[in-house]
This record gives sequence, structure tokens and C-alpha cells, in this order.
Amino acid sequence: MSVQQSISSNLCQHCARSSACFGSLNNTTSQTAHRSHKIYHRGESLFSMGDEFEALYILRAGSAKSICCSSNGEEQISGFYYPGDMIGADGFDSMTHSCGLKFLETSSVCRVGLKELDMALIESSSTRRKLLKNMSHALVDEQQMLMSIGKLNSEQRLAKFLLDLSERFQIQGLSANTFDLSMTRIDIANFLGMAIETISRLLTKLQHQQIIKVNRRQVILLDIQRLQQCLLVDSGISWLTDLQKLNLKNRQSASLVA
Amino acid sequence: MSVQQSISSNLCQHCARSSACFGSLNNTTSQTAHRSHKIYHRGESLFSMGDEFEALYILRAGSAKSICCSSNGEEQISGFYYPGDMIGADGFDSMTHSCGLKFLETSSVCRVGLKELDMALIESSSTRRKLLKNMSHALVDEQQMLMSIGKLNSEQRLAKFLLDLSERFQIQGLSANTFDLSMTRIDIANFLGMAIETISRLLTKLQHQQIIKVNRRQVILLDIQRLQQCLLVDSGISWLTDLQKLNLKNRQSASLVA
DNA sequence: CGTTCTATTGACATCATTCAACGCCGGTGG
DNA sequence: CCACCGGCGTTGAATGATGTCAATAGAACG
Repeated sequence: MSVQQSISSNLCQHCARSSACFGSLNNTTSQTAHRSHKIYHRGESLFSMGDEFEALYILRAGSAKSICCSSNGEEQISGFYYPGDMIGADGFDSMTHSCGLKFLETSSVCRVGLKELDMALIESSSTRRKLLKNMSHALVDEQQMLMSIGKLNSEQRLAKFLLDLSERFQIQGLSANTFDLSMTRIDIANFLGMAIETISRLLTKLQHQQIIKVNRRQVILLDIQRLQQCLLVDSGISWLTDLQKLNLKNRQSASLVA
Repeated sequence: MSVQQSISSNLCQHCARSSACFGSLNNTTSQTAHRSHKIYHRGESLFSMGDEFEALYILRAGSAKSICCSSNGEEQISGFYYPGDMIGADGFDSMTHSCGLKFLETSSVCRVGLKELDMALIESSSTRRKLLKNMSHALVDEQQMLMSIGKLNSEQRLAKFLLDLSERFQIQGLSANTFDLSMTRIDIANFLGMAIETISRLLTKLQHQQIIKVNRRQVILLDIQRLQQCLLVDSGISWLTDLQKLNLKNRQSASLVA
């Protein structure tokens, strides 16, 4: 499940986890264009759907969600972002943003303008690699998410969501067991393609099973192993196994006849 | 719905729709390294999940599917590819392919090695833009697909799938109304996250409604407008409308009390 | 405080999967 | 040339998971 796993670890030296940035570009050409760091608050937008694409951003602190819009006007959250994640790469396609981005809490982003970026891409092979790696990772991430929504049942989806969050908090150096959700159940439901009531019910179910403990936005994973086991249980749609089963049955009936 | 819409229009001058390529790189440095075009047949793999990432490919002719694998071992088709589409960009992340790629019919691909690509990226700003644009498009495409699976019911998903295919065939200069599916119902079901029986039922339902005509793999869209209307009918989960409804109701009951 | 947003829970309805049986087609081998 | 078989596709009946509707209650925020 995506949850945009550390999409852009290591892109900005000033930013989260102080890792190498979009370039040594600071050192060379664009010495003047120093990075702009800006603060946003809960509910504010970094950009909206359709806005002109003029920069990439890296989330330094806080969290955010990206919101897409369907043909019939419904909104869908396509990912959650945490410190270190790259934001806005969807803009290269049409040079406008296909998703809006809203902050879930007070957050800070680092802005990298397109010109600045292009120069960095010319000069630094490591920057090229990093950008491609990040976009590629976002791609892989979304594929995973597609898998999840397509093949897992509600409980598995929720379990995967929690485990992914846990992993990402751990990467940030936070607790993998105890964390606070910055998004509402409505957001989670929207993201996972389920009803909020289902989310609620499943959370309490997992709580009764002593697998997790939930109190408002605070989540404690009591037994990560059992949570992982939720994913393995084959209660979903099985595709190729389906064919295999069919083959098995055909052979069985054939052998019975014979 | 993705169906990987024309992910890489205009990337290889020798290839589909004779458009500008991954570079004028032929003209400059790597004159010797001429493109390798290779033919594959139905069922053959271009690469498998986990294979080393060593080149990007552009599909010149035919069609293909990319296959991901989930935690519990199930397979999921993450996209279909048609002439002009770029293949393999998922590899930049871990330098191994996260998906396998299998051809659905006899097909031809153009291979662009990584070194070749990197040189082109240094020399040509248009190549940089094209690659980023293509990867970004794939990203947007998958977001759309996520939206579809998350928010649309089975009929809407299938309608969107057919409409997307139609659009892509049209882009290729083929008929938008009449085309042949190169994938099986099993593939479609897997891709859309549904059961094959559901696909079958819905196809016959749409046929009875005189919206489409299906015969084996051949599909004729009799009434594209009505097919598009299928998408607009709000029979799915409505999210923000949900909140709005709630607000409305609250206000209504409030005004009733008042 | 009161309004709004969020979250929980129960009863009910329904869409989609599952299970099962059958028909079609193309290939393969007798 | 026919028979058989495996892959693919269709259809019906039954079950189940999940969405919908409704009522309630706590938290956040002004």
C-alpha cells in the first residue's frame, strides 16, 4: 500500500534527515537562489488541482494528503505524505498539477523551482538518479496500492495501511508501535476505498482481538506479527489459484471417471 | 483508469508514430550503439519481477501486460501497454523490476540501454522533459486507476476500461468504436479487481442495453455517449457529498426544531 | 454552550463473489 | 476425420462482505 513510502528520501540537504539534496546546485550556478522554506497549517493547500506546475517540494515536517478528482466530481485521496517525501512530480505530465495537496497539520516544505531543478539535472548525475529513483518509487508505491485495493478485503487493507504507517514512522526515527494518525477516519476510508463505518468497525474488531489499541487518533500496535498475519490469510480473490483449482477439479473428476 | 495511456508518446524516432526519440543521442555520442529492435510472441516475457533493471523499452507494435506480485503471492496486472508506451521505468527505484512484463500477442519493442539513456539526459533537455513527462504521466495514470477501483462500482469500472481502450486505439489511428481485446477476461478481471463472472455478466448486460456488442474478443461500442453516462451515475460511494448530505440533514433537522 | 466535525454502533439492503454446471473453440493425437 | 482435452467464456443460485441509513455521543472550536 503506497502511503507514498518515503518517496523522496534524500533529496534536500536542508530538509528531513539531512540527506543529500537535489544537487550540489547550490554550490555552483544558482548560489543566489537559496531554498525557500515555508510553513503551512492544517487544511491549507500547497497547490490545487489544475494549478500551474512550477516547482517540486519536499516535506520537511508535518503531513499532507494529495487529492485527485474523478470524472464524476468525486474526490479521492491518492496518498499521504510524511517528512522526506517529494511532492508534486505529477506535474511534469501536463505542466499542471493533477492532484491538489492539503496539509493535515502544521507543516514545513522545501521548494525547488523548475529552473533550479533543470540545472541540477544537467550538472549532477546523482541528482538525475535521485529524481528518477523518487518518481520510480512513487510509481511502484502506487502499483502496490492498486494491488491492495484490487486484491485485499477490508480488513487486509486496513492492516496493510497500519503496517505501512508504522514502517514510515520507524523510518522517521519514531516509534513503530505507537503513533498518532494525522488524518481522520474519513480520510482513511476515502484512501482505502471503504466506508467510514467499516473502518470504525474493523478498528474495534482488531482492538477486541488485542492486536491493536485505539484511542481517538492514537494507535498502538500491540501485536505486529498478528497484524501481518491478517495480510496472509487468503480471504481475498485469488486469481491464478482460481485456474489452478479449476484444473485440479477437472483432473479429479477425470480420474474419478477413469 | 490507467491502461497506461500513451505513456510514452514520442520517445523513439524509429518507433511507433515516428516521433522524436530518447535523444538526438544517435547523432552525437553513441552513433555506434544503434537501437535494438526485437520481436516477442504471445506469452513471452520481456523481463520478470526482480530482474536487473538495465534498459527502458518502448513498445513499437503489439500489446503487453505488466504483472506485480503481492505480499501473499497473488498476482495483479498493473497495466496494459500499447504501441508508443514506455516500459520499465519502475526499475529506477531499486534498480530491479518491481513488475514482470508479458506480451499478449506478437510484439516488437525498442530497447534503450541505461548508459545510452543517461547520455541523452545530459545532452538533451527535450529528452529530460520527455522522460519526466512520461514517468509523470504514468503516475497520473495510476492515480486515475486508483480512483476508479476505489470509487466506482463494477459496471462503471468496466465502462471506463472500455472507454480508455477506445481512446487509446483512436490515438493509434485505429477505430474508436470497433476493436479487438488482446487480453482475456481473466486479465481484465484481474486488472479491474473483479471476478471473471462479473465481467462476463456486465458485458452481456451492456450488450442487452444495446450499448455495446461483444463477440469473443471483438468489441463494438454502439453508443459511446451512453457508455460515458454509465460513469456519471452516482451509484458509487460518495465521500465529500457524504459530509455535505450530513450537513444538510443536520441543518434540516435543526430548522425543523426551530 | 452550541454548532460542527468526528467517531461509534446497530439494523438492513445490496452488490459482487463464490460455487457449480455447461458450451464453445482451437489444438493435438489417434 | 473424429475424439478428446484444456483454456476460455457464459449463466444461474446462494452466500457473504460491505455499503447505506439512522441514531447517538464525544471533541474541537469559536
